[in-house]
Amino acid sequence: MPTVKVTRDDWLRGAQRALAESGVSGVSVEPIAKQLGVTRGSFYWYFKDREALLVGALELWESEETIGFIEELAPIAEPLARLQTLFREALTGDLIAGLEPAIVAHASDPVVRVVLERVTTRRLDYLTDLFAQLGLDPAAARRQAVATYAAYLGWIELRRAAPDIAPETKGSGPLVEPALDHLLRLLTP
Amino acid sequence: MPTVKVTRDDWLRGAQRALAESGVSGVSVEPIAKQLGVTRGSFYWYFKDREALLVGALELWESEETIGFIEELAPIAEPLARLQTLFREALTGDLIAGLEPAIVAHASDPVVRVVLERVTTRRLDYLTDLFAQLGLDPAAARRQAVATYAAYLGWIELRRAAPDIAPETKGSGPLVEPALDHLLRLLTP
DNA sequence: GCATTTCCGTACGGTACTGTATGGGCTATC
DNA sequence: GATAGCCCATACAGTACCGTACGGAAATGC
Repeated sequence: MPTVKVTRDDWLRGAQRALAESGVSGVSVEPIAKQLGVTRGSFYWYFKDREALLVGALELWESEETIGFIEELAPIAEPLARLQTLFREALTGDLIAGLEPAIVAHASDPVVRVVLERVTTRRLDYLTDLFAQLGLDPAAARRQAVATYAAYLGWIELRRAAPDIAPETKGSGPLVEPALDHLLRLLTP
Repeated sequence: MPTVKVTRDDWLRGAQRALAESGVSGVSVEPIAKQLGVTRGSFYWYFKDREALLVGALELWESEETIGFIEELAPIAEPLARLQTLFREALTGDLIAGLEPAIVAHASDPVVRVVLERVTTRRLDYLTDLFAQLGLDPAAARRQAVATYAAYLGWIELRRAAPDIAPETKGSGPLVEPALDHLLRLLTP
């Protein structure tokens, strides 16, 4: 029996799962330990306390989110194509189904707030810049970015909260393509 | 000292506040009792257990949401005007700042799910009907409704999660009017 | 003005989680 | 094959919440 070791990353992934399913207060050590098949002795070896786990999980999400978000699009030259693939990737990806809605919902938590504001700022700036490259003046580009980002947020919320009610948002269903086309036509100037 | 009594409705409002701030697991009896200035003895007079409080708070939200949502718009004859005032009301209203995002975020909770699916179904149906009245064929109306509702959801999420990052979503700020106009132009066919 | 209903305080046992202290098994290394 | 460092189990307070049982004050009906 190899008795595979539990790593620090395992704890962070477990915390993200718990965060996606049960929110901030669901990130508790004992249940995650049980799910990982160890006791809390392992946890307190890697982390100082429960808050350190939450911060680690959020910052892991932040880094992966921004790295996979922006750097993957760099090779695409055309701004319009960049916007379209950006949206397709963002709206059909897996994103640990529900992590982001859970984070947004707990914006009142001081730990969550600081990470979420960094991510939101970065994304809105990126979108604003993109729409400016498409010819919109700065104010219009900014408003377009806000509207577009709102549509993105709501889309993944809808997909998580009621996939059966709005099957158009399901990542793999047959309805998703025309619905995505429709949304993209609304959002591209 | 009149020592005002605590009503069942007070408990439901307190539960909604707690739900908006801390999610489902934040709806706990003892803290709400402290905030109301009574002990848990009052609670167990009105409610069977904690879950009954959660269900009551959700159903109160559902009824107020649908009543104030649809019936207020009935007197407006023009579909386009109905859509526009609907959106302005929904996006600038107070909505117990954050109740809805919190509910959406906890869609995995079985108690939340049933209420949320009812509300989502009703709203999407209403929007689909509205766009059909504006001349769109059934499939296009449905897609337009999904896109529009996603924009609504994301807008209020954004407004709650990062009002300082996206001041365009603040209900009273000077930036909200042009941003809303922009969004409405994108979403009206 | 008495009895009844309404509403709330108090006290109890139980559960689930937190953080700490401590010790011991495993693995690598030489 | 002894040693050092890594990883985890166990045991022990301490906290916060739940649900129940019971009792009493305060309003209300007649």
